Amino acid sequence: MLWRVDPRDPEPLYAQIAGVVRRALGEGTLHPGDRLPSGKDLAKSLDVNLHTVLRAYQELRDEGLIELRRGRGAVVIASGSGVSRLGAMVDELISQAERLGISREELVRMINEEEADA
Amino acid sequence: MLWRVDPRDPEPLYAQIAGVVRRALGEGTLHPGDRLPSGKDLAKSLDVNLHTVLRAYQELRDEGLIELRRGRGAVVIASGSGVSRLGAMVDELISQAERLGISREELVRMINEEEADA
DNA sequence: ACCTATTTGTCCGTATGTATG
DNA sequence: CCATACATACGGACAAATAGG
Repeated sequence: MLWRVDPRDPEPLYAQIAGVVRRALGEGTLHPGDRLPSGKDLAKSLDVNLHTVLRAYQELRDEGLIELRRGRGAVVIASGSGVSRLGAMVDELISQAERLGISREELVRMINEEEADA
Repeated sequence: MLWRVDPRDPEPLYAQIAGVVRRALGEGTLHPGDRLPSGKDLAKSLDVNLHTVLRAYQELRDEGLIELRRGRGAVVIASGSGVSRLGAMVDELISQAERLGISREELVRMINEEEADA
């Protein structure tokens, strides 16, 4: 897997780990359906704690890049610029709007009123 | 503060904590500018670990409900900030969609077809 | 300018729970 | 039933930012 992280880098380790996975997705060395190493294995190979890896994985899951399930591991569900990521963003947007008491009609209006290059 | 969580509830403790804060915001017992108890204090009063409280706070921060800064604590964000954050999310979404060659009409359809609960 | 206390951020380790295969 | 793998929670340690004296 030859991934590396640097403990002296001011960027947090979990962010570095998420970064190398994102890069692998972008470069095409990871494809939809591929399984990422188990947290335990990757932690050992990077010489970091299991939690640090799992935190990185959860970040990637929140971004809609991987699916994370107990007993199964982490599976790539989209490329870095995929449509399912857009779906995740739509979900987040809707949740946020609901928290603010903003209806979908208003949300749609916001989108349509946004300038093309904005 | 009289907040309570239940360790036997299947809902994770950090989610319960985030929930009671959200409810306090919704009920108007917390207002923009108000400072939440420090993680240490709330952890003690709820009889949970400090990290559990901080995880709840970070979730609320990710939702745009509070601002979280070292040394200062957790402060309820002004409602206007929440809306402007929503605007930023809309911009991101539009950019991402354009990158994928997805039209705004299609974006709007995605939003309207999303399940109501999210 | 300095020092100290406070508070969140990260990381480690351990234990236990839960879903999957 | 058993092994694997993520999820949650606890605890401890140290770092970094902030606030106040």
